[in-house]
Amino acid sequence: MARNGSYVSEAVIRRMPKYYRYLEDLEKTGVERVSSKELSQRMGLTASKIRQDFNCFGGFGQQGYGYNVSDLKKEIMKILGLDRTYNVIIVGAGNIGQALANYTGFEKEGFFIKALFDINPKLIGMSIRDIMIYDLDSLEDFLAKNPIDIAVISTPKDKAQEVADRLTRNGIKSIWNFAAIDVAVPRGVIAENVHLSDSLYTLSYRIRESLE
Amino acid sequence: MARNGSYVSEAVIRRMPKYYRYLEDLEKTGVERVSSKELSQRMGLTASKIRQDFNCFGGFGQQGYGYNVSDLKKEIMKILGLDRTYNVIIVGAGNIGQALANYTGFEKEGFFIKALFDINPKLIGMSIRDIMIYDLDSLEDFLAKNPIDIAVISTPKDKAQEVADRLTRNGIKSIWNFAAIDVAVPRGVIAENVHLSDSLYTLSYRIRESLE
DNA sequence: ATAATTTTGTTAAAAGATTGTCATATCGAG
DNA sequence: CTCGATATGACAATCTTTTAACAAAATTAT
Repeated sequence: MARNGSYVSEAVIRRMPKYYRYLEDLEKTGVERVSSKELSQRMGLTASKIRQDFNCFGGFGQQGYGYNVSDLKKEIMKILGLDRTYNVIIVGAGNIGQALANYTGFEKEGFFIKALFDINPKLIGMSIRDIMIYDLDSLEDFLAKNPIDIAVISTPKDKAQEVADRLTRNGIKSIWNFAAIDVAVPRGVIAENVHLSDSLYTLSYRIRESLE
Repeated sequence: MARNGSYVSEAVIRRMPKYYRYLEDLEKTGVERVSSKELSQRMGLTASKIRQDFNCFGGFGQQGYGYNVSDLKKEIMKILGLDRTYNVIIVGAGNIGQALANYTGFEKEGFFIKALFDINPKLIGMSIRDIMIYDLDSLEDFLAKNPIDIAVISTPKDKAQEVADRLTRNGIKSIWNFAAIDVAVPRGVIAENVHLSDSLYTLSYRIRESLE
């Protein structure tokens, strides 16, 4: 996908979803074209950076015109892999697991939650938006019978690595982890660790800093 | 807090919560001392980077010995502003708002949720872990009577900026935003934007990349 | 007590990311 | 159809971040 199969830096990749967000907004408000300068003002980035970011993946713009909003959005969707669907399971049907299952927004982008798993007998057998909560014991069985692209880990911290191991042993290649550890995965498996508390502590860092 | 009031880069700041996590684990497992080399192996960073990061804030280590785990942890807690407590409110008692209110982990670090706010009549009057859900109309009144340090925004996307404006107009100086926009805040106000979907799309980017 | 080892804090070098500049292409007005 | 304005894509320069190297200090072993 990168221009010539060449390396695209982490910094650029992390900005792509942000571009997607802003382009979606522009498209929704009926804007047809946008220049890097205009985008830069809205997004708080430099125009140069924006042009260079897009050029990591190919020349989507036109001199004298700028970028066509919906074309560019489509290109970025392709880059981000949002031109297909994903089957997702959630392991851990506690606070975060339930919140994610209840949220319908990810479905709109092609991420379909197929099942939840937990060890709590009170939860097993229940369902959230018609998504069943299964006994964690049946995880292996479920994975053998259903093609799952992404597994979300939303268990307590101390169970997360064990769950990650079970998932990867049973063919899971991508993990979206919400537990407060960085889960270790074998080569060939992708793990994206979300650390909400890290974000909160960055905020409290800035509060302290502002009081100096 | 920075060594001599000098600037500490964003990259360093973002790593501090991660150090805190690992140091907490080490402390819990009874480890007394740790070297930058050992930490680097656990955390997947270079020892050099770790030493330089800590030195942005002062020399916490000792040659030939390394770092005392609990001392270093305490220093990082100070740096992150975790040596005090914060009063928090949550605006938007939907999926994410409720999940955050139900989660008891933040309290352990000194973040106390004092109230939730929503516009949904079915939610108003209810409570989560003894935290009341109030009518959003009473937000101004509540803020006038209670000293609040941090406001969480977990409303739908299209209400987030409006809520942010109301919050800052009424004295809120720090916002932890979960809505899928970057909320704009006046100078002097701190906003930390969490974009869960950005994280998910980064994962799908990598999935696509791995299939090339 | 001494020597060898460990490990920091610091400085310098290397790598990486961002910004500024400019030639060139396209657009749009007259 | 021509000219001026606009805006990209590419490259060079700058700035930032990371890595490597090393002297100095403390620890540990003998």
